[in-house]
Amino acid sequence: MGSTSPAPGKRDPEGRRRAILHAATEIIVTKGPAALTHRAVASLAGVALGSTTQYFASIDELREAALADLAQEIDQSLAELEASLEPGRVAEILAANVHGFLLDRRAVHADMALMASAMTEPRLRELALRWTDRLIEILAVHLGEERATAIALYTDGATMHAGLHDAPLGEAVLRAAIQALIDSDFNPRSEK
Amino acid sequence: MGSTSPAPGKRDPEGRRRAILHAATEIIVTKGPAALTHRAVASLAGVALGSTTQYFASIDELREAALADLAQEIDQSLAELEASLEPGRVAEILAANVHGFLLDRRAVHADMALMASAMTEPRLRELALRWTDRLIEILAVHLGEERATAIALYTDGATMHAGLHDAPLGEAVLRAAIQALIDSDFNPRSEK
Amino acid sequence: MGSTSPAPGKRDPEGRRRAILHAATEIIVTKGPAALTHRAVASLAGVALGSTTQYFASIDELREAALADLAQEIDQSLAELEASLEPGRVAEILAANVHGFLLDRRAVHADMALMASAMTEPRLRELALRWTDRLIEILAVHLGEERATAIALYTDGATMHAGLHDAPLGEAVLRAAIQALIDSDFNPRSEK
Amino acid sequence: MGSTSPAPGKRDPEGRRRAILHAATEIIVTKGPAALTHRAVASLAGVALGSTTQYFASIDELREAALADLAQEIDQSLAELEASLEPGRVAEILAANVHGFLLDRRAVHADMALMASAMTEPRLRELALRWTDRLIEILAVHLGEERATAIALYTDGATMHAGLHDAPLGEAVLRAAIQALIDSDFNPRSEK
DNA sequence: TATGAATGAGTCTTCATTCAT
DNA sequence: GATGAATGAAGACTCATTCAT
Repeated sequence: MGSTSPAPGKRDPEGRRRAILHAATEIIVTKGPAALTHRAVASLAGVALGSTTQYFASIDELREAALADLAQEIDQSLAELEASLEPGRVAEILAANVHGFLLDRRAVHADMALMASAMTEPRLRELALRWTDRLIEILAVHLGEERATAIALYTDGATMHAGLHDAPLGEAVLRAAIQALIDSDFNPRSEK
Repeated sequence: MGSTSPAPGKRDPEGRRRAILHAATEIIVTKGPAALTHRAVASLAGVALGSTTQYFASIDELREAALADLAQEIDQSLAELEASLEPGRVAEILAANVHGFLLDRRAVHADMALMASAMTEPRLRELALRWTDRLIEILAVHLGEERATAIALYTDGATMHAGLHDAPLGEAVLRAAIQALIDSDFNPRSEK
Repeated sequence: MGSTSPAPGKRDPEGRRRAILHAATEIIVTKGPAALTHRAVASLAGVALGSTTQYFASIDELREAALADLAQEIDQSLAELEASLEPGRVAEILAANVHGFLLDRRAVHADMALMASAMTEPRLRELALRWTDRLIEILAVHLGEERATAIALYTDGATMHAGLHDAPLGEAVLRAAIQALIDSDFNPRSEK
Repeated sequence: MGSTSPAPGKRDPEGRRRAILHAATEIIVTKGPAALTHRAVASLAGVALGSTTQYFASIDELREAALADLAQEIDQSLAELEASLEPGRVAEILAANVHGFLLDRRAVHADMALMASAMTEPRLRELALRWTDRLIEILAVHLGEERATAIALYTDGATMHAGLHDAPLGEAVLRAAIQALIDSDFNPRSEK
């Protein structure tokens, strides 16, 4: 094909920028946000040390850009979920989707990195909350705000769980919990 | 009183150790694990810079010890929860308890710091999972493994949520979700 | 008009060179010789980064050229002074002239930048001394070498003074001092 | 004597601080304020690179401290001048003193470095003006403010001259100029 | 044991300079 | 010639760690 990179690592600003950004996300996902250094990025991206600061004014900006990139990846999965959701089969479809997400180590780690970063860096909060908020938004259409929120939190917990354990939760278990939250009663009149 | 520090800052190895450890947990909780430096700890603890390495061979060891300390704090709240749990009122009591936990910024941040650290440092995983695993253990007695797990994950999610938002979830909402998970059916024979 | 730039920024080597040089002098005068960087010059001159090295082999050469340019500006004021000097009214005319010079922040800063640079860079000495030497030359015609030198040094001091204070010396004060130096006796026969 | 440096370059905080400061002043005086780098200072002082930041929080602080140190050296010469001044022989004594000062390359360069630094760094102005202001103060006692100022400016100019030329002005020339300024009339009633 | 001075590796960042397009 | 991407050498600064006192 003709549109290959002009020369291996040479003269391709946009490609270079992507390479640096990609290297940054890789490091964040595999080694955590704290391991992000100019040297590590430059080395992994195969560019000169100075190039990292040429494309991103500071290491903070690079980290932020990388996290935003990861957030966008999550946005895409959510968009797919949104498209696939059918009125009567929400629990089933959502469980399958979440299960798939939990099996994707990269996605899980990206999500965790986002939360960990947001914990100490207020500016990143918005980014970290997007995933949860977007899911709530999508589910709220079918289930109402409160059930959507409950499910989103459960999902976040399952993500953490998957990130810390070797094997994530099974799909059946996910479905049962999600179904229960869908069936929940958030406005109990009496003690019943 | 007998349990006063022998002399302010002098000749009390155990007290010194505790002071250092306490300073370390404070820093981790308020500024995040990345902000933990010998200097910061020594300064906050009011001890000499050299003392920190005297009691903890390396900064990693100190961080680990501090996180273990935080994990133990969580263990205590869990022990209290365990003691207060009554067979028929699990949702109610648990919701009240979790709500109290979520209002405790220190506790929430400690939990998040633990998870964030465990994400990149395998050695800390065990520590981070203790909170979830212990809660599951306590609830399993009353609700069975699967419901207990579902609730624990939901609770973890709520903790993250509380850490990233300004105000945590309300108690009523927590109770409704927990109740729903208690009522859930994890062994659906058929499509029902 | 015929002397307009051929095309804004395009195809006008000499205009480009001038733009770069002018930007360099501006930076030196307003921010000091240390603030002179390729990037700053290119940005201020509105040319590409590479152009600065195209016209001036190195940053040192550019700085030197810029300082030479500033020296030339001073030469011009001196030429005007020379033309305006009248035999009997040297003190009066010189004081007025110097006072005008001291009020010109750009001129004062240019002079100071020249001196500061010459202090550490031997190659620039000649440039820095030109101002003083030329003034001496001009005055010597009317007052003799020694009085001319004394007045030039006083004038240099007044320039420094103006550069470091907010308001320069008043014209009357300048005239009195200059007059005194004109009246001075550099060859006292005896103790008198 | 017993109070020699404890060990060559080891364990002597105050000595180390002095060594670093001294190295800094040497560099400023011989190579100019711009040549002051941590590496240069550490190397010249014979200490580790990190030591320079241990004693001076930043390079700016170090530069400022060094310039203050140089200013103090000047203060001392001025104190000596003040003590030696006799009512009837001001020109003579001052000329001898200034001549001695101009022969001291270190002192001259220190003064010039101070002025050069103050040019771009407002915080250092006060420091740079001290020399001039103090001299004016000392002379004003004997000669009044205006004559004192005129002489101080002349002296500053002579200092610059000495810094840029190889040989400073002769003592006789200095005396004649100073005497003329002492004899000057700053309040001419008429054209006379 | 307690202290904090000392060290140097490693981090971010800036810039002069080179050179492919 | 013009452009700006690319490079790597410093520079400032931080900090874990060592060790003399």
